[in-house]
Amino acid sequence: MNYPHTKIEKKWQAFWKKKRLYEAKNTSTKKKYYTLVEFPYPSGDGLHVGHVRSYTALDVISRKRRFEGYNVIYPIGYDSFGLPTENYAIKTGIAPQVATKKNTKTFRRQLESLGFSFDWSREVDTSDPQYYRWTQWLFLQFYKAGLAYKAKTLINWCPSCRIGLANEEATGGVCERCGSKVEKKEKSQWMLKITAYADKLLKGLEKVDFLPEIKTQQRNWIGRSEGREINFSGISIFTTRPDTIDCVTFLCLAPEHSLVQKMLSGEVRIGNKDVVKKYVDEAMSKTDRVREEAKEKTGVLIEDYSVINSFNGDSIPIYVADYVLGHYGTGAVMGVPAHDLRDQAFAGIFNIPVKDAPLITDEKQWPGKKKVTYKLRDWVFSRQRYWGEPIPMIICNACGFQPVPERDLPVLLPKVKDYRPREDGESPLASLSSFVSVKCPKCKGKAQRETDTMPNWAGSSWYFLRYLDSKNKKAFADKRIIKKFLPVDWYNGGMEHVTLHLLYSRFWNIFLHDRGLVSVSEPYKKRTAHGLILGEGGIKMSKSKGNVVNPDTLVKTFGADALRLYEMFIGPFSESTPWDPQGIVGTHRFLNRIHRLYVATFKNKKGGKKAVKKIPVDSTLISLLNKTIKKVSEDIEEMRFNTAVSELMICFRALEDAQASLKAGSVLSKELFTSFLILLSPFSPHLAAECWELLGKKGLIEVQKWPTYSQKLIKEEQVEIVMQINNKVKGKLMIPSGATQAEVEILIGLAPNLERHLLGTTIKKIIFVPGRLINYII
RNA sequence: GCCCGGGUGGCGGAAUGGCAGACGCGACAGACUUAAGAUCUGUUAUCCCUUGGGAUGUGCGGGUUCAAGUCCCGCCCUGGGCACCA
Repeated sequence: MNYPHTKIEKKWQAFWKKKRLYEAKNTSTKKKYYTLVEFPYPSGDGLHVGHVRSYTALDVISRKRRFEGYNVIYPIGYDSFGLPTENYAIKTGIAPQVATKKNTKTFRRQLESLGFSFDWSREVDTSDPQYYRWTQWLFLQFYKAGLAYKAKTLINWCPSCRIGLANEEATGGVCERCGSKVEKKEKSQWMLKITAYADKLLKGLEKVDFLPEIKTQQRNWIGRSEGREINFSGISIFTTRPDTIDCVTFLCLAPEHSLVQKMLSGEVRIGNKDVVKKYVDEAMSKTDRVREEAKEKTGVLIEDYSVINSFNGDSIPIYVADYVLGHYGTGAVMGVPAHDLRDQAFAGIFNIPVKDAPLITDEKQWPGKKKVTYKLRDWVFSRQRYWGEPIPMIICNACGFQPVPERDLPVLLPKVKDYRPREDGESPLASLSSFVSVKCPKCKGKAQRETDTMPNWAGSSWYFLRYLDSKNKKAFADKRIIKKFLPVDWYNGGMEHVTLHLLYSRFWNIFLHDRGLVSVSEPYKKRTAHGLILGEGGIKMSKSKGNVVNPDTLVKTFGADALRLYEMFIGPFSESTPWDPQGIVGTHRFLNRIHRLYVATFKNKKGGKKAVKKIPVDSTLISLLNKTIKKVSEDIEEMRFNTAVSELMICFRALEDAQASLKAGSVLSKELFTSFLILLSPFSPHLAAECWELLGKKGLIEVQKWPTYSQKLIKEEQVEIVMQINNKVKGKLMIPSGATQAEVEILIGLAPNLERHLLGTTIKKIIFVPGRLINYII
């Protein structure tokens, strides 16, 4: 018989909601704890079992913290601007506002059905004007600080559809919609100067507790390199190896390099302009990725043009090569085939000589000036799309760019008939004269609104701040509340967000801290990452493959508690795992057994009514309970949820067996039953609350204290150790814990079936590991 | 190509340098049942002789160590990211 999970879960969810049990208090005197998960994009597909995995994980941590006496804030919201909803609107004509509302409603219902202890009173939605009003306001702060500027960039352009494409829509250099070859088109775009914060973003990593691989990814992404900028007859190159200056045999320029452009325009004369032009045109049509991935390096020698290495007077030939990227360093490199593998490969193809002179170890002899470069590039902040926050700027022919006055925010996203970008590549907003025509805020003359919108990353760059004060109409969040709750104590999200979202949101927060608007510079104290849940067979879940697992069906059939418990049990939290449709059966059976035991033992035996015999409890059971408390407590902190669940199963099996061995009417010490339930409740809170009620104790389980263990009680009197001969296991024996090597040797001497292995042998060496093994080398 | 992960039974996985395979799924056998299901009990890495034992075994090739899934070196395969997907 299955326990009535639907009834139980609905009952407790309604109870928690009514009691507002999980709302964080701004005025609480308890110590605060801020747990954060990456909020979902409310797609039409509904909640993914991957969301359930990471949201359950931090729900477990949030619930444990409440047992430990913290004022926990665990908020949720929706990151609702983005391409999929816009594409859906283009396809179906359904307004993104309408689709988002519908999808959000579904997500909210699904999240509620899983019993997460979110503080629903702080819910945010990035496409709500009351939210994006402040996203726009924050953009203006960047603008006013000189960190938002316009620059020309290259975008992906489909000449057939006549629209700009996201990289994702242009994979393999082909338009996702029509299959045409994607071209590059120059476009003037708003940029955010994240590079100005490169050093602060690097430095900040030193004081936060992020997983090591996350720090490494961010450090490498920022890519700080110290080196020298060296001049070769007017061509400036950047190198991290100035000590190899005596071994330079060629120079390479990126196709984008200004000197190359001058050569093509005829401003600088070279011998083979046509050949170079053909190469450059081809290179410019490729993406950086394609250029880097090319198996064989390509390039062209520039004829009748060379430079001098002023260090040794060598004459150096110059090539254009697309493995040199225009936006890194100076867009030009020196080639040292003797000391660099890529240069060696290039030299091999073009028969460039290799020169192996001694390295110049004395820094004073190095030419050029010290220079620091970064791989990090400024953030392209414009999209010529509909479904995003309008950038709050006005262009006046007389006054230039003018920010929209703060009192006029939000700049509302207007309704349009056609969501497609225009044929000239502009956002559909550009066709709405009622939106575009405005007065210049400065001269009151005729002016136009900016029609670009912000990228999806904008709203998610500061949502953790808005949660703290989501209804504030006067500021993005009240300073005192920010001070009370920041930093986020524990942030979990996907590895796939580590270099973009995580870096962007750190950048915004550090900027706001510099402006005196938030209390700490680093927003996240600790950051961890979950692995993906894949479809059966390890392939990604997707609608087109038809392997999407719907949480609704699982909640209905097995219950939210069984789903939560299974997702914690499925495998190591940080690693990807395939979904096993049979797996949830195991945790469901486990919960059934728990419910059965508590009902059988406590139903209609209200505490106090009937004298319950005190049953002396076996010391091994007490030891196991203490061990379980220790293991579950530690495993949760280390996110080893799978082994925590396993330990709960082991502990429960022993409890079940011990209770079953008693005479009818007798009950084991209640401490076993209460502690077990508290340990279970972060994972499967509904069933734990229900069973707690059966115990007939006063007070809710939710307000209990997390159980503690005693190391003394864990320690067992006897331990089993292994006897090895030449590293092969020959037998096992029970010894008193803490026995010495001499004592163990005596015990072996007394055990004929062990001692026989040693008869007639010469012992060369004995290795003794206390409590583990004794190894005889004979 | 560059940066960051991962590779252990039929499957998901466990294992402070110290008994490889905990826990769960599946499978097989038994109990209960008129039967099925549910539930409970037992077995379950592979190979070989079959009381009991022996050999092999953690992607591949080397190395360190009394002892390696774990540490070191070199490969192979695979997942995530690469700046306009979120």
